Parts: sequence; C-alpha cells; structure tokens
Amino acid sequence: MDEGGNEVFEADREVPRDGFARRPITLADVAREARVGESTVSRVLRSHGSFSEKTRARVEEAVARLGYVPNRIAGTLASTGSRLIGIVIPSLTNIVFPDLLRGATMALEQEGFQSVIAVTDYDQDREEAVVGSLLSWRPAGLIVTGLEHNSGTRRRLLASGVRVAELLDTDGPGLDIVVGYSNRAAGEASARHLAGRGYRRIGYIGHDLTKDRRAAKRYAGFRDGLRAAGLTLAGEERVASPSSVEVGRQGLFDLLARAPDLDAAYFSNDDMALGGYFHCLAHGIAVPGRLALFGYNGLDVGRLMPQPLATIRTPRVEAGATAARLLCAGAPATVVDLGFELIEGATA
Amino acid sequence: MDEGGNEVFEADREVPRDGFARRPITLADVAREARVGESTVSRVLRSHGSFSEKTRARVEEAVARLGYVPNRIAGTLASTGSRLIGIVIPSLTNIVFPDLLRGATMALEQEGFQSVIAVTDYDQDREEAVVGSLLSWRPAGLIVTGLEHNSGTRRRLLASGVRVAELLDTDGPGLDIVVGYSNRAAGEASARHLAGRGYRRIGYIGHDLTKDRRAAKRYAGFRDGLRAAGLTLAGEERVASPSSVEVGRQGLFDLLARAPDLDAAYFSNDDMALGGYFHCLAHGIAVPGRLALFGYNGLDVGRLMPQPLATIRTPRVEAGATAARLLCAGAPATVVDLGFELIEGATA
DNA sequence: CACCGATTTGGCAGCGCTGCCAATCCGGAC
DNA sequence: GTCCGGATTGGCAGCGCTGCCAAATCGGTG
Repeated sequence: MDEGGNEVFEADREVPRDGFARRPITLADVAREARVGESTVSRVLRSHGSFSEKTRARVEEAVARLGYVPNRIAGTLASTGSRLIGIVIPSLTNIVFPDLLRGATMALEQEGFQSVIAVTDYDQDREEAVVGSLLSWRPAGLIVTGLEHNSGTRRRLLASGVRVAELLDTDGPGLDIVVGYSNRAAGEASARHLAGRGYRRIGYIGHDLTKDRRAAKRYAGFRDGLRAAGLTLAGEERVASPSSVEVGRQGLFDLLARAPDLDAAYFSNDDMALGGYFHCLAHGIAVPGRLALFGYNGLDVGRLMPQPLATIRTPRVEAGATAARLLCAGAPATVVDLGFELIEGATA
Repeated sequence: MDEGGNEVFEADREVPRDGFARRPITLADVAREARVGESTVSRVLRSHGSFSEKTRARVEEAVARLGYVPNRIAGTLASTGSRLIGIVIPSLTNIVFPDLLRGATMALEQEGFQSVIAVTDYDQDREEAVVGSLLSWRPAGLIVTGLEHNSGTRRRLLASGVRVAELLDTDGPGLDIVVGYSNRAAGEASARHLAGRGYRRIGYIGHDLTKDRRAAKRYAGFRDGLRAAGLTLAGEERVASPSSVEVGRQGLFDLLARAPDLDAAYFSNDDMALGGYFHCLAHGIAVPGRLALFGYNGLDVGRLMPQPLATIRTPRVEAGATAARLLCAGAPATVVDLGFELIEGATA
C-alpha cells in the first residue's frame, strides 16, 4: 500500500525449486522497509558513521523482518579492498598445511576476514596459476608457502601490489612479509644432536626434494651439520613422491637393505619417521639401541608413540596466525623468525 | 597522445610502498590499448560469444602488455552467480576434513570454481555465523558437513536459495544434496564384525559425542549391532574433547583400569585407535591376542602399522569431489550413498 | 524567536564488469 | 553493383553497495 504501485513488480518474483528464494533482498529493500535512506542502512550495518539509536533499531528490525543478507561482492566492489585473504598451500595431505590454515583462519576470523584457499600440489606452474586466480578476487593479502616461486608468480605478486606473506621458511630473501623458521638450521641442529649422542653411521630417508624445497634445505643443513661434526651421510634413500608414512616405512626398509650397519636414521619429516618406526617395530629392530630415529615437525602422533619421537617442533599454527595478523594490520615488510624446538624424545 | 588530454590523470597515480602497483588496470584500459570495445575484450577473455582471430590476438597482446588481471568481484556482481563454493567443516585438526577439502578443491578447480572455507570447531552457533558469512559472498553453492544444523542455519540456508550439499552422513533427512555414507551402518558393521570374530567383552573409547554427531551415530549403530548379536557394551570411556591420538591412548588406559577383562576395544576413529595401539605396545598388551582394536576412517597410517588396523574405510576425498561436481553441474536434490568398506586388518 | 554548530540523514555517482541490443562488417548470391 | 544473412563489434544500462557531499534536524543560546 504505502509503496504505491510496486505490487506488480513484487509479484513478479522468480520462484525456484522450493518456492523459497525470491528476488534477493537488497539494501534498498531494507531502506524502504525501515523508511530511511540507503546510506543510513549501510552506516548502521557497518557501525560506521553516526546515527541515532532509534534509527539503528528501525534498521535492525527491518533487516530481521526481511532476512536481509548483505552482498559483500557489491560492498567490496564499491569500497576499496576486500576482506579476503588468499592462502596458497602445496598440499592438504600432510597435516602441517591444515595446521597452517587453522592458525590463519582463526586469526583471520577474529579480524573479520575470510580466507580463500588454493592448493598447488608442490608445482610451481600451478602456483602461478592459482596466484593469478586468487588475485582476481582482489584480496587484501596473500599467504603463500615458502620463498621459492617461479618468475611469473613473483612478477604477478609484485605487480599486483597486494601484500604477501611467505611462510614456513626464512632461508632466503622474501618478497614482503616472511614468517617462519630456518629449515637449514633445523637440519643442522638435527645432525648436531645425533652426532652429539654418539651416532656415527647416519642415514637419510627423504621424499621428493625437487618439489619440496624446504625439505631440501633441511637435507642440506643436515649434511652441513654432519660435516661440521666430522661425519658424512652413511647412506640415503630418496623417493620421488610426496612424504607419507608408507614412503618412510618402505624407505627405511630399502635403505637398511643397502646399508645394514646404520646406527641412526634421519627422516625428512615425522610422517616418514613414523613409517620408519613401524618398520622397526615390525622387524624387531630395537629403537634406539640398534637404530635411532629422528624426524621433523613435532606432530602429536610422534609424542604419543610408545617411545616419543626425537624431532623438531615447528610453530605452524602460530606461523599462520602471525602472518594473518600482520597482513590484516597492514604491517610493514619484515621477517619474523619463530624458531623451532628440538624434542629429544626417546628414539634417539 | 592518442587519448588526448588524459595525461594529467594518468600521471596522477598512487605510488605505493615499492613504486610498483598503480591505479589498477581495468578492462577499459585493455579495450583502449587494443583499440576495441569493452564488451569485445570481455568476450575474448571469457571465450564467450564470437570474435575474430585477429581480435583475439590484439586483446591478448594488450592484456599481456598491461599485465591485466580481471576483477572477479566486478564480474560476479555484474553477472549473476559467482564461481565460488563455500565449504564449512568442523575442524582442521582431524585429517578427514582436509581430505574432504582436497576432493572438493580438486573437482572445483577443474570446473573453474574457487572455494572459500570456514571452520566451525563443531559448534552449531559458529556454524550459523560462518554460513551467514559465506552466504554474503553469494556463492554458487555451499558444502557443509553433516545433517545436523541449528534452526538458524537451516533457515538461512533455505532462505538463501543457494544450493547446499551435506556431507559424510546419510542417516537422516537432508536439505538438498546429500553425499556420504551411513555412520550408523558403519557402527553396526563394526559390531557385527567383532562379534563374528568371537569377541565378547567389547569396550568403547570415544571423544565428545555431543558435538560430533556422526561419531554419536556410529556409537548408536555399534550398540545396536552388539545387541543384535546378543551382546552389550562391556565398558566405555568417553572423553569430552575432540578426538586425538592422545585421547585414544589415555582413554584406553582409563577404560582398562576399570574393565581389565575386555577382549576388544572399539574406537570412535582411527586416531583414537592409533593411540590405543600405542598404549598396547607400550604396556605389552598383545594385539589382538589379548585385546582387539577396531577404528574408523581407514587412514593410511592404520594400514601401515606393524599390524594393519581393523577399521572402516570411508570415501572422504570422493565425497568432497562428488559434492563439488554435483553443485557445479546444478544437479537436482539427491542422496548419494558412497558406502564404506570394512578393512579386516590384523588388530581384530 | 532567530541563530549556530554539531549531529544525523538522504541523494547520487561511481566501483569494473556483463548482458542486451543495435550497428557495422563481411562474403557470396543475384 | 546490390542485397542479404550471419558474423563481429560497440554502447550503455545496470549489478548492490559505499563514499562524498549537501540537506535537514536538533538542542541549546543570546
């Protein structure tokens, strides 16, 4: 009645599958319902600018009555800068990346941001593609994993002007914000620890190092650490596939076949080490009496093994959270080294 | 030169932190550069509509020259329906949800969609909040976990008119698309299996069932299965916290303290069962001779234990992928039961 | 009762793109 | 050379919201 003559249009609604959804409710609908201007509604909904208490009540009532859901697509286009952060991770198979995501989404949510994720499968070309794809959403920032990117990715990142945080590695130059720890130093520390405990014939079991650059840095650091202790790798087994419990188990089996006199095994990460541990259990190899085991990441599962796994705990969740907070806060370019912690455990 | 008089504006660019980004390149810039109309550029970029080969080349050249990145925010607002799918999962701590994500993002990427994720921590009120938040991006569809939602969530979902896929459970009525398997039947099958193998004093070790409704359904199914076999639960330990290896290990310890004569333990999932297995290893409890163990999910780690874990394998990745594909294809409301597979293993 | 500064409000021009429609072009048929 | 149908192209009005600015309102003050 009060709108005079709009009835025809209102009746002209789309009626989809369940007779429920209709022409989407817009801010203008709310303004009409509350008998205020559009900008007033906008101000109230964002608690931004000034308006009277009475107006707020009217608007909120209208919102509730109509079941209005703001359209952030429109809001983002009209304002500048979205409340979106893109997150690029290499894999969802290894729990470390969900951990990173968890830290990031927790922090992001607090700041009122949302995350769009993309997975690269450790492929730099795919990384370039997904970065382009994420950039097309005009995110407020991007979280990527590692410091190694192909030139196309680097160019896009730089040219976009979007803030970038590179995570889980500090061994090299970053583009903008860097949050992580030194994988190289972690490898060195592991070698030093094993050498210090008296192990002399140390082998390495790793996964695909050409794709996982951080694992490659640990490997390099580990070799350096051994060398500093006057040792060399007594044998190694590298499998050209992603890390997994299975690869670790099979890898140790294969390595021991070639080098039966090893007294310690360093794994590219905890999943691999767990596989190695299972191999030892299955074959009656005494740990650490006959063979010591050392991992990387400090997963919960390692801590709960009958003998807690010797490993290095990395602050993954914290790295995600820190990066998210820095991006939201518009912090200047910086490097945040979160460090790592060596867990002595009982397997080495 | 050729634009006549625009120079002043062009010079008036923002110059951010590194002197790199500038006034963002828009489709209009590309059109001007390529000397074609805006709609032509739009058509070429989306390979939609007709245009000559010569025009395509001109446009692509201009795009490359300017480093243009389309603005999907604007594109989405102008067209109807985004290429976004919202994914709501309860947790990132348990690998099953990253698995689900993995399946979904893989399928989504093939279809040219992107995923926005949100985590509820198994809290229905948080679910309502994140669903609202995701809906404000006007996604083409939403993937949620489970069939249980509070009334607010249900109302928002229905009122939005957005397609919804509910995952990992088929025990109950769905809102739209349902992809999963019967948790209840899985529980029953587990009980039947244990009873069939001759176990009589069977205990249950579980995590917080009030929040994890699917675990609760397995528990109910398990009890029904026992009853059908003329048995009852010989003891149970339920911990009011999320599932983990630690809770499983501690839970079995506690349960055995109260019910030392159990001959089998059914765990709410594989993580929990792995913890139980570690307890048995640490305390010299023969598996399955003295105590049989049974899990749920069919994680890789269980398959690689010295004795493969008896469990039920669930098609998580496939569920994510199937849901994503159905949503993208605009399939009608349906229930897809992917089933599950009982793995005999060696622990029961 | 007119007047003033502060507070509250509404109007409207974009944000960058897509969809529609009309205009133009092209190659062959007549 | 003219005409025709299809292929190609450009113009422009929105999509729903925000940001800016001007207008209206309010509550004292002199």
